[in-house]
Amino acid sequence: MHSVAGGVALWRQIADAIRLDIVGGKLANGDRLPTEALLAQRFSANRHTVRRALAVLAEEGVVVAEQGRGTFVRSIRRLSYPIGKRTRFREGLKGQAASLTSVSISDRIENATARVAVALGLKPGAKVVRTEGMSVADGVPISRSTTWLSYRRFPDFASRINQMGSTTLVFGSYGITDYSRASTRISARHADVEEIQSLTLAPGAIVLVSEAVDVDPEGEAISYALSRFPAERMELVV
Amino acid sequence: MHSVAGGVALWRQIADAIRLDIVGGKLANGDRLPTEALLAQRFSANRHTVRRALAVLAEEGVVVAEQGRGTFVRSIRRLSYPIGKRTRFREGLKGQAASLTSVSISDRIENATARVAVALGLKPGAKVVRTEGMSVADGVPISRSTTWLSYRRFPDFASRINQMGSTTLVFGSYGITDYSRASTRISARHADVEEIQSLTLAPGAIVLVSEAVDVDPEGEAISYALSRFPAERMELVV
DNA sequence: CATAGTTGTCTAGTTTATTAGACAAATCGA
DNA sequence: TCGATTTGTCTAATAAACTAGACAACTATG
Repeated sequence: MHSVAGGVALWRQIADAIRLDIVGGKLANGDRLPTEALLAQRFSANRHTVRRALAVLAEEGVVVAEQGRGTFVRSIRRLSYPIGKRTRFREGLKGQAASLTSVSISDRIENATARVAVALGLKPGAKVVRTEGMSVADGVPISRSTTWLSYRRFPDFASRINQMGSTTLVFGSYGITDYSRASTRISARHADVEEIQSLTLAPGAIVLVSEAVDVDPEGEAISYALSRFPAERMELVV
Repeated sequence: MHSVAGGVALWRQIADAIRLDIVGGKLANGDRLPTEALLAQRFSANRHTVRRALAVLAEEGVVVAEQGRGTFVRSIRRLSYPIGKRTRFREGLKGQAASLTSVSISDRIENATARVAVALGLKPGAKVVRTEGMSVADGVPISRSTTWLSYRRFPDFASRINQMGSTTLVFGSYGITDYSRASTRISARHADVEEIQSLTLAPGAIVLVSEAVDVDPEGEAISYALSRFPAERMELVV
């Protein structure tokens, strides 16, 4: 009779709550968590259920249990991605991670859906380049993105991004020395199967979804990107 | 063997996925959903499991089933809350809802935590006013927020917000004719128990969390607000 | 009005989630 | 070293989730 639950297992709710205490700053790095008995009391759950939650967190590397001593916070941090008029992914994360690599997973030419066409100011069905990519900071996947661009204007965007790695550089190679963010829509949802795999998330994890349109200095839309960030690893700062 | 699941029941994942198709625009207002048999196939689930997901969506008012005919999208829309330098909650939602009411739930004086103190530029432990509030658009709860302000500067903020209803008005009554947004941090997580109740969410629902600091024209921080928006009803636009 | 297609209901069986209790193993301090 | 505290492991019972199959009820169409 966990009137609260409903399709989400108690152990997962508990794991989420504890993780939140950690990323939210209530529990600092080497802190000892409350004992399993206390946690069980706090969540009105059985100790075994709490143990399952802790096991998940241990597997994620968020906590470490030591028999006889207790369970300890192991470290976790969230990267902050600043969003503004001049949003640059790599620059924005500079200094927050030792390594930051972006890889292009796949690309193809397709016809613009209504949504993509509106965003890019094209006719529905117009040819667009679609590239799938992801970024990894210090070995941890932090974003998974899908980008659409006009095929007419950027016919070989895909091959260039493969070589150069950075969107800013590729735009430069097309003569666009500067560009800016026209709009960003932010929403959130559960990660889907593909995202759970590619971002190495626990099933049921939450992703922040940003839907961004970049424009050149003339105000012409040049790219429409749909990026997914694991909410437990990233936050967006406006 | 739903190797994908993990703490989140299949019926809930299916309900979430279908709801996403609807709010995401893949399914329009009066559209007929695929048959239960097809959905079962698509999600590799039993028809009964799909039926449970549809039952949830029907209870939410998102779909309506009609025996012999099919199941239909009933309507759903997401409000867009624009965030910028001059962010005003009520103005931002103008035109998107027929009615918009904000209520103050409770308030109290407390000592600033480290986080609150930093945000407001106060000494840790300084006296702050804390108010809990929520907003309802067309009868549907769309936000639940906690706001902290310096007690020294706004000693009876609480009673004024109760009378006036709008933050902008209360600031005006303190002689602050204009104010602007210094920063907004956006993250996402599962709704907690209190939020599920106050926002009338389904258990396991996702909330967008915005952490905002407003400043007066002199650049002095005047308020620190932590707002939670149901991700299924709201999106944030930068 | 017969038929194909769709949602609604019922029974039954398996797997997963949760609770419950007992005890072992490790740690720490008196 | 003893005893209290804490995590680790095992068994067992109940509730919720999921699958399976069959058939009823309703709708639209030719």
